Amino acid sequence: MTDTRWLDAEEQRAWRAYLDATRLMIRAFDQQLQTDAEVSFTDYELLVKLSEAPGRRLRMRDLADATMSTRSGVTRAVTRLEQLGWVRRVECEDDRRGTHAELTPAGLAKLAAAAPGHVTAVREHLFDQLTPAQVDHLAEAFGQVADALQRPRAGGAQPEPDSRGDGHARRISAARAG
Amino acid sequence: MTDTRWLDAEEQRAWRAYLDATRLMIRAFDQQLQTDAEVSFTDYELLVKLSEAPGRRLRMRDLADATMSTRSGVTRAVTRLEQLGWVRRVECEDDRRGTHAELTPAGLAKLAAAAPGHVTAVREHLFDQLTPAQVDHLAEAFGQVADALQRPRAGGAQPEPDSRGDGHARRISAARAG
DNA sequence: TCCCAATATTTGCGGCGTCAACTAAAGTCA
DNA sequence: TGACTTTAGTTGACGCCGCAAATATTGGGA
Repeated sequence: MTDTRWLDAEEQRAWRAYLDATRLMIRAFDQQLQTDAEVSFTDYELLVKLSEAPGRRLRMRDLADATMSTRSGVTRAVTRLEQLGWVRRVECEDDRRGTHAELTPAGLAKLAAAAPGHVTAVREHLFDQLTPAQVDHLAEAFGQVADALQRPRAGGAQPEPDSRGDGHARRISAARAG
Repeated sequence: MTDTRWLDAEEQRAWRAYLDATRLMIRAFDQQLQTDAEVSFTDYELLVKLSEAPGRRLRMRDLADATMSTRSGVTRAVTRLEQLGWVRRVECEDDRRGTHAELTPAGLAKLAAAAPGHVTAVREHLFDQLTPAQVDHLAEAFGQVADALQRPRAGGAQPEPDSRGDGHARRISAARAG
């Protein structure tokens, strides 16, 4: 183990600004959605992902990948949303282990009702503060960061033997493009 | 209410990349700290803020402001850390309502032990993915976003009369500079 | 000094998230 | 086909968080 490379002044500044802004934004969006539409930010995003999927349905695992969440997190979220009538579970035809989460008409209506206020808040707190060039920079930078985190790290520490070979990364990329 | 200004393609790209990267990073940092040092990310940051404060102590409210958290959140966090022996509560001399949270030597030691691994992870997942120019852009952009969120919005909706006049904004700025 | 609005902190309640363990169903291979 | 591994989804235990209400002080007039 070599000596730690500490953050320099500019990195510190970036890191703290990022963390501060993120906490403030997430809380602001959560509150806005909660008070104006009675949905949590997490649930809202889950509804968005379903609304964009073909047939407005997604397998639980794909929903987890699409929302950058965990399987258990999605299980609980879908249970919540199912009880609210905004999502329903549909068994897989070809794989008896699988379950689809499908957006109901009520769920779509809820999403349509919540979207304008949410987008307005995102614009107000984030995009109205940035120039178009800054938006480009942001997309580029975080695209790189997200990709690196989804890819089994190259010269990394000491994880499994090597690659995983299955369709995991491919599935995630497909979801992120959607 | 005017029509909603939806996000254009580039804004969508930026927004999703940001959210995805953020979720993945936060989870990665939480796991790293938890497994390597048995501290949560939140608690780690709280310890950092205390370590940087004069006398290694901060009033609860200032700790809340510094961590972009809520008062109740800080109360619970400090209770946790107090039980672990890393922080202790000290009553205010001049204001009997007030309580200081003070980092103990054990807390400082824990922080020193956890820091290298954490900084290494932050570097790996974030800064190693970015050019110095991107780091500058990021600091600038999120600095603007965080400032806007901390400032009572100018032409905003219908909040309190106008300014608040007290030392709130000043206190936050001081903390963010530290 | 007495009354009342503001501030500091805590706590009851409930939402939401993760990990690890568990069940069920595929897939693999001899 | 039978044994073993992998994958999908769920759940139990537990931790963290925030709001709103409660408690204790403070500060500012009347």
